[in-house]
Amino acid sequence: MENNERRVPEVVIKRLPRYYRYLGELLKQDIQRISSNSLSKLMNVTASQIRQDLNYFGGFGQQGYGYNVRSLIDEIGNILGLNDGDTTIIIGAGNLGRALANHNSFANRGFKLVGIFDNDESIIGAKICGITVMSDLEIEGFIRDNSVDVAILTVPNSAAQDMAKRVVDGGIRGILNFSYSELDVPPNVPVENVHLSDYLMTLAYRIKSERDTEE
Amino acid sequence: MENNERRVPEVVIKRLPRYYRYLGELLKQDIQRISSNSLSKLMNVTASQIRQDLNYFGGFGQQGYGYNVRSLIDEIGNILGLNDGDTTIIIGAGNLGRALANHNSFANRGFKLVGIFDNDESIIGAKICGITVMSDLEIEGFIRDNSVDVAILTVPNSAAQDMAKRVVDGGIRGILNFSYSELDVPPNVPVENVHLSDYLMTLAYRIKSERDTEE
DNA sequence: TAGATTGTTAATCGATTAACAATC
DNA sequence: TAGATTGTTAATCGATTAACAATC
Repeated sequence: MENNERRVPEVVIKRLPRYYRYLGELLKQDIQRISSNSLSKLMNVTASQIRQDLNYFGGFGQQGYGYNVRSLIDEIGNILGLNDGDTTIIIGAGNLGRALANHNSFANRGFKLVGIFDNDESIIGAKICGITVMSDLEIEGFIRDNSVDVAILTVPNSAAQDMAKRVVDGGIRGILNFSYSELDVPPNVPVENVHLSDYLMTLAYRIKSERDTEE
Repeated sequence: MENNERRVPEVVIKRLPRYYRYLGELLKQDIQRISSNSLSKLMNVTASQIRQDLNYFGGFGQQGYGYNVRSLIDEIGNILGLNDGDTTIIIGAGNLGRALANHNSFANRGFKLVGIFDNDESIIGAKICGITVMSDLEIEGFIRDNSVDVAILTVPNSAAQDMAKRVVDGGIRGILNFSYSELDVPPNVPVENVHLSDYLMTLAYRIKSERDTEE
């Protein structure tokens, strides 16, 4: 019952990783099937939304039974492209870059870290997570030679836009941007921004709101 | 023209940090006033949306003139609560915790880091960013004694829920959660989740979509 | 078969955009 | 004053929820 007509809204895509996460938990607990209703209670959303979301991609359930957890998780993984074997490089081997290199959940999602780069002579050559830090001068060539898919940018803001241009020139497919700046790149290169301070700011707002209602 | 009646939608709150960011850039370039129209072009949103968003909080502009950048940025800062002097602690002095401690944009947003905690004896006592790492056993007491507002959780998933409970018991106001798990806390304690692997997953989807349209 | 639960259509709700009178 | 641009109402669009026939 595949339906390729409807365009999938952005909000739906953003919810997929969360489904993936919860289904993974269920699998860990050896739960083999689940109805949209039980899952909705677990995740604190409506059952309707779950069914609607999944039906953008196909009918994965079975009437009277529900969804098979194992096969649903696989389907979502496929939809997200977790089995495409995407490769990543980290640019900027500072604290954050190092933390991300050691972040195992990246590998758990089917991404393969294949390179780490920095422009600091004192860091180049060091090993992080078994990968030797390379000079940033090699980036474009490395991306080209290895068909690298994702560049994770953890460089200072001042360097971010320039670096974005360079990885695009090298032929990168997507960018995960941790810098404060928003990047100007061609429309066919998706950028996912992780503005850490933004989260803290919305949290501050919500704390303030709670304080206000307290009174 | 303040309007306290309308409830502010979540999406609007989430956009405020972005406005704050762009207005900061304008200020750096010594631009003193801006119309919703120019700002909309800069930010790639509609002028209507900007005006609607701002009007949830009051009329900050002036007909025929536009908005004063300096005062608008201050207003948004106030709305978000950046001037409340919120204090933060980081729990988990691993790679990520250390990276965040050194992340200057936190301080730039009016947050004050007042403590770092870990349960690893070999780390306790070390200095990070001029702050001595304390034992996790002291957390509850420290939060209480210092009226700490925000706990930044960078602990392993297995420890996250337990730690969330403990900081809540200590009287924390909000949590910035970097662990994979979603936390179960009382409804008056806001939690902002930063699920790093989720961003990579939606990026994978978008890369895949680009590949598909390429063919 | 009877009960459960999906896939899907229709109804509702909320957010975005358009339009324009108010006004600086 | 005339031109520009806001604040705000109304129109549109899209996302969420409700409902239920299809079916396992």
